[in-house]
Amino acid sequence: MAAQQMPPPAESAPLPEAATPAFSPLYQQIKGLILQSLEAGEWKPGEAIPSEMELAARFRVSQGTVRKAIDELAAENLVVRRQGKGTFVATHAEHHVRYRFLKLMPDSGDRDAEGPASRTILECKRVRASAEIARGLQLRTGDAVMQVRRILAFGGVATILEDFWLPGNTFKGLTAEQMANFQGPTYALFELEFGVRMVRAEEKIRAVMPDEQQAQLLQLPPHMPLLSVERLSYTYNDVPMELRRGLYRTDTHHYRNDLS
Amino acid sequence: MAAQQMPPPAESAPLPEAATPAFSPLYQQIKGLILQSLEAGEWKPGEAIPSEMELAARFRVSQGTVRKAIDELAAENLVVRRQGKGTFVATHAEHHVRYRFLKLMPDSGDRDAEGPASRTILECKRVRASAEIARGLQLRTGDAVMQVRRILAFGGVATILEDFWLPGNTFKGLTAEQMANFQGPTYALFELEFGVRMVRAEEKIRAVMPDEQQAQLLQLPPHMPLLSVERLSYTYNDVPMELRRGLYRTDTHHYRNDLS
DNA sequence: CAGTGGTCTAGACCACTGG
DNA sequence: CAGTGGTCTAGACCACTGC
Repeated sequence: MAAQQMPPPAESAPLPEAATPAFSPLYQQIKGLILQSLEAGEWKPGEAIPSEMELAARFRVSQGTVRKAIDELAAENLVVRRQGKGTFVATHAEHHVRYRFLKLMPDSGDRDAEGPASRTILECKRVRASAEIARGLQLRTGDAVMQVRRILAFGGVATILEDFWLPGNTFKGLTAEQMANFQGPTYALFELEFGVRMVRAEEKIRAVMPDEQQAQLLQLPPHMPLLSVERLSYTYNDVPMELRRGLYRTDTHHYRNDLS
Repeated sequence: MAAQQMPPPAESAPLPEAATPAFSPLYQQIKGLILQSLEAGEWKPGEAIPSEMELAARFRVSQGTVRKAIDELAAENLVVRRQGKGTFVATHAEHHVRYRFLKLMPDSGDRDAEGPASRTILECKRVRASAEIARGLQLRTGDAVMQVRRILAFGGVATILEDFWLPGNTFKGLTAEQMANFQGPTYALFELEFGVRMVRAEEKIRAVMPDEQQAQLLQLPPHMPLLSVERLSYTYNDVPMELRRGLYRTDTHHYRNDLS
């Protein structure tokens, strides 16, 4: 088969530690191969990947094994299954899942009721990474990064002020106009224009008091505490690709989280 | 078989809406049957449920079908699989998963480093539910509820002030001593003493300023904003069983969330 | 109607646990 | 060593989609 079941790699030179037998089931290997194709861009976001039967033939394994591999990819939101149609590369561009990473909800609970967010780009410039930004993005201090500042308003009310930083090499040429004119989520723009797919993210949340400038930009009444949301977004292979710092108003909205 | 594949329930009286064919795969029915046994307490938290082969025999289906049912239960954290040993009813009592619903982390990132939380019960009394509390717990205004107030301290520093409310009928006899003396998570006490297993929860998070009393209880420096975390915890069948309102200090800790 | 993902089965074998 | 969950296969059939 294309994917071989490796025997425990009979290391002649003994490993000093972590001598895990490293047994990896076949479907995990298949998953890895599909992942490689996803990373390499063999299929673009929104496109269908080959059918389970085709993949089974390509990798010389049974359909059930391919199925289990795709099951995991679907569970990680890397692909989306649609019965009768096929399996599709996940994208942030779909109507259905816009705001995939935004957990702020209106207190009414109905995000659609408040209409689409209006975005105001305040700033989009190329700067040198501070030590802190560089650490988050796994760059070196002083490396070029794109820095963006914007305000999101819901129902005409400024609700979120956010800054984010992107690796300068990958996002060379990003402009404020581009972001302002683009219809759809910013992460969809990243997919289309820069080939970067955000796959997962980690958020650290705190309660903070805004400084004067921040309060002014959000047109806040004085002394209103805000939610500080620091998000690190990753593309494939756990490579960090965006650091975002948001300030959320929570007098009319709340951050919603489901635990299980 | 014990579990039958139902034909579309040829309703003679036509349903006005939602005329879904209601096709439910066999493994979903098996899952439902296992769920019933879990609810009924046929197996207690921490105990092993019957092996896949036994369940397959009991329900007259193949092992693969039982397997898929258990897969979903495991994905929902209702059971835990352990290779070579069996499948076990999930519990909040295990060392490994204590703090299952607590997303507050020390900024160091290592929750174990700060040692166990110390709990101080300030209050535990039987009261009548306010309209708001009653709505959350799906009771009637004025119904009896247990109300608890406590402080959690990490490394000697008071970090969380929380109030929670429990249905008075189910939690009759809960005392402050009981909670103070119990070793382990409060949710484990609920399992052992009241037979209530919290299965999932929803949290709404805001940034707030504490009032004077709250600030005093947490020994806070003045004007420090706090995270307000309102949690509704559910037992089986989406029955709400606890409403909790926490105030978290976020100068040394942060609320951590993983998105995908 | 053909093609897709979704379900179900039966059987073989593997990896892990504990006595 | 027996018993458990975990993997893999091959084949049949079902439900959904679009032409």
